[in-house]
Amino acid sequence: MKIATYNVNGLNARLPSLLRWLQEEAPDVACLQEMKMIDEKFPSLAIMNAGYNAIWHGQKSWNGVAILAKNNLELNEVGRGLPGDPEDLQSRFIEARVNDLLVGCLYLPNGNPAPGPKFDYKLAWLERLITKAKSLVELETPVVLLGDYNVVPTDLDVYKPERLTYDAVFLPETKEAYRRLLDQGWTDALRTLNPDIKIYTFWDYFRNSYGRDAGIRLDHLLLNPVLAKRLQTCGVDRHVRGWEKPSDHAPTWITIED
DNA sequence: ATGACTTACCCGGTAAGA
Repeated sequence: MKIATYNVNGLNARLPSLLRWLQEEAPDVACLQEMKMIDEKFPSLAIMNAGYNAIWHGQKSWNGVAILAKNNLELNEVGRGLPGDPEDLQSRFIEARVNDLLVGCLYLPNGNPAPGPKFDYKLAWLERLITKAKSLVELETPVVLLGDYNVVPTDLDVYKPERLTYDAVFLPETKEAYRRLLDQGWTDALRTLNPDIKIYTFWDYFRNSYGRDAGIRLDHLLLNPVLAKRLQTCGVDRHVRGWEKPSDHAPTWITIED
């Protein structure tokens, strides 16, 4: 089974690329972030015609997450919205059961500029995620928490670490909170299978970043111990970043033993 | 540290992304 995450940066603008990618790479499960559209605008017909069922949690202009699963799989929503703050109306989390697999799709706040209220919101959101994740990590059910974490975990995850010194994705508080999340027992799939190499999932639109391979790793798939035992392979569909009108993120995926 | 692109909004300048 192939499980992917893809920050589309606007699903309206990205629908042709998404459909092409689904056709060519055929993930069994695809989690989307930054759809930037209200629920009523979700292209459910095109997704269905591509062979996928879907659940989605949209919002006007910003954010928005969805879980797609091939139509031979059972897809049932478990919940939407991250618990812990009833005032938080941003659409950044959706959770589903795909057959026996529990899937949490997330779009963590970027947090820039830091310091400031946006960074405070990011750190608070991370703490809420840590609380949520604690209830999932030790389940006997396989669980994957995946999406755009807006966290660059280490120097190995950025083309030039000094360029991120003041960036919310790389500040010590951000990395420390992410480390506490991993320490619950989650496996960072891409880093575990590739302990020593630079891997990027995002290339800025500015300054020909993709052409220079000036990337960073922001999109992660975290597996609980039950699922980590079944991890087989992983990859980043970097070539998708080179298509016409690309998202600034590339699809990132794992395969697991059935 | 910012913003050389890109998107969405409401209709061309602003806000947001990372």
